[in-house]
Amino acid sequence: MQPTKTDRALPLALLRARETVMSPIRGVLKAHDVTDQQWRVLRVLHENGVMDAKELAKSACVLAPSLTRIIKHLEQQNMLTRCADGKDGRRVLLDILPSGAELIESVTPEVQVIYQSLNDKYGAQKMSDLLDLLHDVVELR
Amino acid sequence: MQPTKTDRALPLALLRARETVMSPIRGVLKAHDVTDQQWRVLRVLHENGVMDAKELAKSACVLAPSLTRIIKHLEQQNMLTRCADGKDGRRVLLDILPSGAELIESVTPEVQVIYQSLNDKYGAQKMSDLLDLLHDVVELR
DNA sequence: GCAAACTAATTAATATGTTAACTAAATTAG
DNA sequence: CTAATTTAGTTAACATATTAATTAGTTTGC
Repeated sequence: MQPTKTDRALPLALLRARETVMSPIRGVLKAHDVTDQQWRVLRVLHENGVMDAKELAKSACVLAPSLTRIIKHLEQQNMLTRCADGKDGRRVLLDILPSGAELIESVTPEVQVIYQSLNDKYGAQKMSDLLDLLHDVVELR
Repeated sequence: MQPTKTDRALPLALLRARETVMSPIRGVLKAHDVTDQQWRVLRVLHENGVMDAKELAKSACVLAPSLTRIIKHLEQQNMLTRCADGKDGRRVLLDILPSGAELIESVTPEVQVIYQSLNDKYGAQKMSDLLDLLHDVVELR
């Protein structure tokens, strides 16, 4: 049995597309000394407010062990707070701090320029269709 | 300026979709003691025949330093060969070996079952549309 | 021809991915 | 209520991602 041609294999296609999109964004994030995982964690926290570690890990698409390290790092930079849940001693509650919000405020305009350029070149309707199709993939989980 | 909502941000959407698709496949690869990066490298080599390291890295979506280590590992397992290009002493030419091809032969049927199930649940037409849209994203590069 | 600029690959250093093992807390079975 | 099970989070170990620096070979400019 022959494997699917690599350009029609979904995992690789997703990876190649992501690499294309992330490539210019990484430059912006690097200029602000933030990795893209840290950026995802902060954005999700900024959007949702207080979350426990498990929710955050799932939403930001990082694994628990990675999140532990990322939290430690962002905590040292006063980007977020970490405290035990009073009702469930196992859980850790996380919230973004002003420094974290400021980072998002300063990085967002630069990232939006890139998104906008991508949107213009690719087409707004196609982009919307693509996002819908990607959303449906996740729904299969 | 507010950042794009995380469920409409393309990089995260691509990541979440990829995570959904790869999750069951990782189990199969793990059972055969191969990481997904090693799997990508072998598949691309199997599909294209002899390639130099740069082409291979780009096609398999791995960075050059990672590829160096992956090659070292796969070479020790006699999955591929590595030899200097006679015309250009800097280049390294890579080719898959029978052991590597056999690995692909044995893993492919199991992976195809997962792909097929995904295709059935998701819809063949939608899958085709999605792959086309992803291909167009890469074309923007 | 030869030095400067460039290119391919590797090595190094730090951060994250991935799985497994472990700890502590909470839930459930009896 | 207590023991077994489950769950959240951390730690550990190895593999990979990412960027920078390095090495070796090639090409270009003069």
